[in-house]
Amino acid sequence: MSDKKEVIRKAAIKIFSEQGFHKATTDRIAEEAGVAVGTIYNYFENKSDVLEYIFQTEYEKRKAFFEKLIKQDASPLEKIRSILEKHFAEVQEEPELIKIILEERQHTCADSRGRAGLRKFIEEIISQGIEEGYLRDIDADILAVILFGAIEAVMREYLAEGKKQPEEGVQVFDRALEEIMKLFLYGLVR
Amino acid sequence: MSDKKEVIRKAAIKIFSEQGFHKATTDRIAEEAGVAVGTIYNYFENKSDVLEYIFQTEYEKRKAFFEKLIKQDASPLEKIRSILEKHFAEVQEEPELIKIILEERQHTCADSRGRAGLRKFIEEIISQGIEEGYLRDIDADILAVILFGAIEAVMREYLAEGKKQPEEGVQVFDRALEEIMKLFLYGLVR
Amino acid sequence: MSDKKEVIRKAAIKIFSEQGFHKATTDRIAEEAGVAVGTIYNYFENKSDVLEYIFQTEYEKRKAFFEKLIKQDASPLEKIRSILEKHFAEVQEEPELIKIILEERQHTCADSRGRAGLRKFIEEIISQGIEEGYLRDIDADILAVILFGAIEAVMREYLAEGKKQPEEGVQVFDRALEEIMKLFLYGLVR
Amino acid sequence: MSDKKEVIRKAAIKIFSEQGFHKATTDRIAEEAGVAVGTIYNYFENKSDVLEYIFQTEYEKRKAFFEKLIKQDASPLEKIRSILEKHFAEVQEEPELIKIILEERQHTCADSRGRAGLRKFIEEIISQGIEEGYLRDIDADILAVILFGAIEAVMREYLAEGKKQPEEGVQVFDRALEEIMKLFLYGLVR
DNA sequence: AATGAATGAGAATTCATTCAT
DNA sequence: TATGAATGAATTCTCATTCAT
Repeated sequence: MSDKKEVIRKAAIKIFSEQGFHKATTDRIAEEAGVAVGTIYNYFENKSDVLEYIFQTEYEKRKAFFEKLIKQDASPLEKIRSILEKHFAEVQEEPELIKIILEERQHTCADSRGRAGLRKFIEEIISQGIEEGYLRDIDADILAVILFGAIEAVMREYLAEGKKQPEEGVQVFDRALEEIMKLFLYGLVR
Repeated sequence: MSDKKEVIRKAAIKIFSEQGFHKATTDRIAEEAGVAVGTIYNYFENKSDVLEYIFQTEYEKRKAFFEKLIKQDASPLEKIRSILEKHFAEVQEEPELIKIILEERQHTCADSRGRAGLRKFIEEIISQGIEEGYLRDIDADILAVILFGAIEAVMREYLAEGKKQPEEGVQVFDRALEEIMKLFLYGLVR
Repeated sequence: MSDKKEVIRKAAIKIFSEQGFHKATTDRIAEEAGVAVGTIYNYFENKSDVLEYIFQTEYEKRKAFFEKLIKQDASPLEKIRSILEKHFAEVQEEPELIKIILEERQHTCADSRGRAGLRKFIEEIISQGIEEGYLRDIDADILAVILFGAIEAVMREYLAEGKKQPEEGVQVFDRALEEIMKLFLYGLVR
Repeated sequence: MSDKKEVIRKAAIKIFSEQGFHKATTDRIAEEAGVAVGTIYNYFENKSDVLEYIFQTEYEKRKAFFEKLIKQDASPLEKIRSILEKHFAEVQEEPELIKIILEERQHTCADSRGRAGLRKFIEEIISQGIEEGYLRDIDADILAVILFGAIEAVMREYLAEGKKQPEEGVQVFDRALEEIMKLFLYGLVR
């Protein structure tokens, strides 16, 4: 709501991603945000609550994307491609945020809630694809898990590699996108 | 080496998985191990070192599995199936250990080293499969990332769900195994 | 600067002198200062830093005295007498502080810096005395060491003896002052 | 008595002088001595007792020197010169030992006892010198304190400086010896 | 006598949170 | 609302000492 809350959220993303949730101190976050420590507690219950809010905000954003996507008139594979592109774009735009999402999940319950929510959308896309005859009969539930895991693994890989050779980082996404799509189209065998 | 070191490792797995690395206290680990706090420090440099050792031990075990596997005379898909079975069996046998491996990686560098090592094996299996004509031309590097991510996501799902309905947990693996194999064989489309 | 910093310094002087640097606990210092332990760390880096600050403060005070003294229009022996009087007065006024200065020097580098600084002043006084023809040709450098050592030995003696018979303590200084001055005037021989 | 006790004493001198009494660990001393920690406790009550023994041994050695000296047929100034030479020689031969004697005294009561004992000898030398008419009427008691303080200051100076320029270290003693003797002979004034 | 693994009390330091201003 | 000094519970790690072998 307030401008300050957003300032603190951004500062926390920076500090959490640099130091990890536990090593990050509220003092340091306040400093980065340009406010006093006490001010954090005017907007958040406690330190965990700041993390919770970061997850929440992120998952709401993604949820909005999925809600739009699902209504679009496109084949399931095209939709999946959009999901991949969206996620890969985001980690490039906000690597610090994604680092937190990938590494600090155990400290918040907003994560499992959030991820579960997103998976529903993937499930729906697949189920629809099956109904409409585009896809063979798949366990949509499990495939959503697998796809999400693959996406996260690629993002993690980018964050790990990208530090060293920035240009290579981008390539990872191009290659990953293509490989996943081909995998879905043809499988692995000849 | 020593018996005590192993006792402490096991106790630490229990406590780390219950409380997470940071909330787990050395006092609590010592209590669980039935030794004095000081004893931990006779076998480990510090608390992080205990975690490091847990990762190391686990990755060495998996590495041994992969080394054996790679020599076996089997098709690449059979080998991949073995990898899946092995990983899914392990999370059932040692859920606490796997929970740590999945959740506490950021606190140790043994993890990225370890995972990178295992990925090499998957890459090799795939590359061989391509050379030998079993598989189409795939970016082995990326596919290893994807496969590993998928495996971990399924394990994570089991750990999250399994808590609630144990019987369902096992099903997850059966379904995941089948879906992944079918995905590799046929892709998703009809 | 702050009032609290001074309160902590004074409390630390008391506790360090009673228990020695190592046996003195930060908890005990905080208690004596009437603050929480954490407060110490708002003003000092760590326990050693408190000691450092005590030394620094003391040597700055003495330095100010020497700077004033050196400008005074008095004979070298009169200046030396002033130095003796000053030091002997101080140990009577702040025995706890001086005890620390004498006993805990090895834990801080502020001490050797501080003492070296003061010795320069004594050297200068002597060198001047020589130039102006008051004193015979003396190795000013070494004599500064000797004089400082003598002063400290007398102070140490006072602290050791004084505990037992307070009245005798004062006498020590009178006798020491007289003996040192006579030594400088006449030597030891008849 | 035993050979081991002496081995441990020597090892402790090395470790105490390198690390200081408190930072020196019994484990490290044992290692240096080539024995097990437990063995230390077969010869000493506890860690402090080792330090106590070091002081005791040293002061007994010096006492023996003084006892011999006092019987010698020499003028008081010659005897004082011998004392200086003896002390300055020792710090060159056993700098580690002397470092401990100068820096760790607060941890043992053997020191004040020991030093008090030695001072008695100096007092006696001076008193004799007065009686025999060699020296003017001096407060022997105080002068012993002063002389001892001067000696210790010079030794401390050597230990501090000597680290940097070894050759200069020796010079300190030559100059100190000469200056102290001249001081005793002539005083400071022209 | 010698050993050295085990002990556990003890201490320094941190940092989320509070609350008076 | 904003502040930031003060708090003190909590935690890691150390190391002198013991004692079963």
